[in-house]
Amino acid sequence: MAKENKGFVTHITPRSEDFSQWYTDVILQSKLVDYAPVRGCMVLRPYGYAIWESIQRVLDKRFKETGHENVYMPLLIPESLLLKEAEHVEGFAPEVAWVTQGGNDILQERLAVRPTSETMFCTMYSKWVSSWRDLPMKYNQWCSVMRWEKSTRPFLRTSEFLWQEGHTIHATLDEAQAETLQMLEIYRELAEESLAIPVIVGEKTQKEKFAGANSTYSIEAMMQDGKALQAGTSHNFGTRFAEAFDIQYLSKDGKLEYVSETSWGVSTRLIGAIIMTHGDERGLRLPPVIAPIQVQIVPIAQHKEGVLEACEEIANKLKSVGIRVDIDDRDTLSAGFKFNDSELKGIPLRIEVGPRDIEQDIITYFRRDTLEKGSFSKSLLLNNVSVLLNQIQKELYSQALKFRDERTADVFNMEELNNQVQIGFARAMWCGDVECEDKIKEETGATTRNMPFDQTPIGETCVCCGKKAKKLIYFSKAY
RNA sequence: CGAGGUGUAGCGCAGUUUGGUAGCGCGUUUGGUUCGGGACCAAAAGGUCGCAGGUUCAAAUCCUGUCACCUCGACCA
Repeated sequence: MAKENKGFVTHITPRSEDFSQWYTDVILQSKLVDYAPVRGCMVLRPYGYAIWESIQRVLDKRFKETGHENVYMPLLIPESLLLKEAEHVEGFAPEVAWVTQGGNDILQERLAVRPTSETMFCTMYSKWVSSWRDLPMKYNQWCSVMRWEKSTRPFLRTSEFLWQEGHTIHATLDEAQAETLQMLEIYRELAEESLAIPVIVGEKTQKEKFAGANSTYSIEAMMQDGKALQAGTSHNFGTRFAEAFDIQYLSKDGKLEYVSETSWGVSTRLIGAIIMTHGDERGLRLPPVIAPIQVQIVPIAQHKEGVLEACEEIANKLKSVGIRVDIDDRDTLSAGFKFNDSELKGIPLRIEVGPRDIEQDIITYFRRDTLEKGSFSKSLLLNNVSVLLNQIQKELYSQALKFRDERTADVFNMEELNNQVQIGFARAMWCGDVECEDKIKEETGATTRNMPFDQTPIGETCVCCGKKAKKLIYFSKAY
């Protein structure tokens, strides 16, 4: 049942006029989040948190199917642990928040509010592993982390954010690499099949990789302003952390060996990706797989006899097959208001139930993805709603894919690259030197996204320096 | 952290130039009439004007300081 008061519903700034303002209008008015009294922090409201729960539901199932277990590590990390892996420290030190006092006493050693938990997992793994029989260990945790960012935006970059972080250790480098790619694939599947967001899957450059990783892989999505959003990452650490934290085991042939380690994570940033991929002038558009409410039933003239009862009957039928349905039975609100409200909230399918429908024994529906209204015989309810929800899921994906493809182009020189990254993604050949990466960033504002797994070359020479190219790579402006 | 902007009722704002009773719209509450694309009428509640100093008979308004937020740049899931 809808429980909210009316609240205010006002004008949403058009995307074309000011994309940033549109984003802010949508997230606040659809009641996903609100600003918190703490700098850079957001409050996830029930509707926003429900989307996160949907994402958790889908991912957690896949994690468990692939042999992972959930654990929980402490929020506070002693400074000495954080200092153990040099590159890792250097990467995270500037954005760590510190606890220096307990009660009235100054602490002997200050404690970091975790920015990520590699060091904590490593510390524990070093205690828990002694034999090859203990391996692999594949743990994940759902938690929040804190990074003291200079500038923040709800979902995209906040001081504290919710995420999952998987940390695994393996006997061999090959096993760790297989794990890294398997989790990346699960992220791709989540993005494309559940969130209806097409992603570029590939490897990050050395410059853009995670602090302390041997290699980092990512999924990259295009937002409606043509900028990229890194939507998930998976890292292979090789034995670097194992050496720093002394995580060793006795192998089958009795030798002391270092473990190979991975980590991988996605965050509530994914919700930002959903909004900026699918949203339109009326508000959110949520993919049915993760929409907290899949079908919104709006009673028309709900005071009239039989209307609410008819709504209940339809809702119960849909619930019986696991469809998430809600009846907006707030009285004193007009049907028109409720229509706009359900569209603002991005509910994929709306069913309008009024005296006419009841009399004619039909279901009148409205699709959020195409804004089409239609009707069918009530006897077809269960079948047709399922079909419609599937169609909406696919339609959102294909709209997003079409948009991305239209805004992606192959470029062969700096001028073309510069022009292309103003509107979207540029595919280019690259020599592999960080100097070219830096120069391109300097001159165009674009950074490398990733090197896709399909490395079919589109040319011979580096887009920047003209020397022999080594890699096909994506450039774009990024969040 | 550099540049610019904004803080007045739950939300959006006016009032500040020229100091003099705290305003408007939306929302909220109560009652009634409505109900197929953002309903209407009537009554009501709600504010130490971001915070701290100062000037003045008198400060939302002038001065000083400070905090927060927003936008744009440098760093990041």
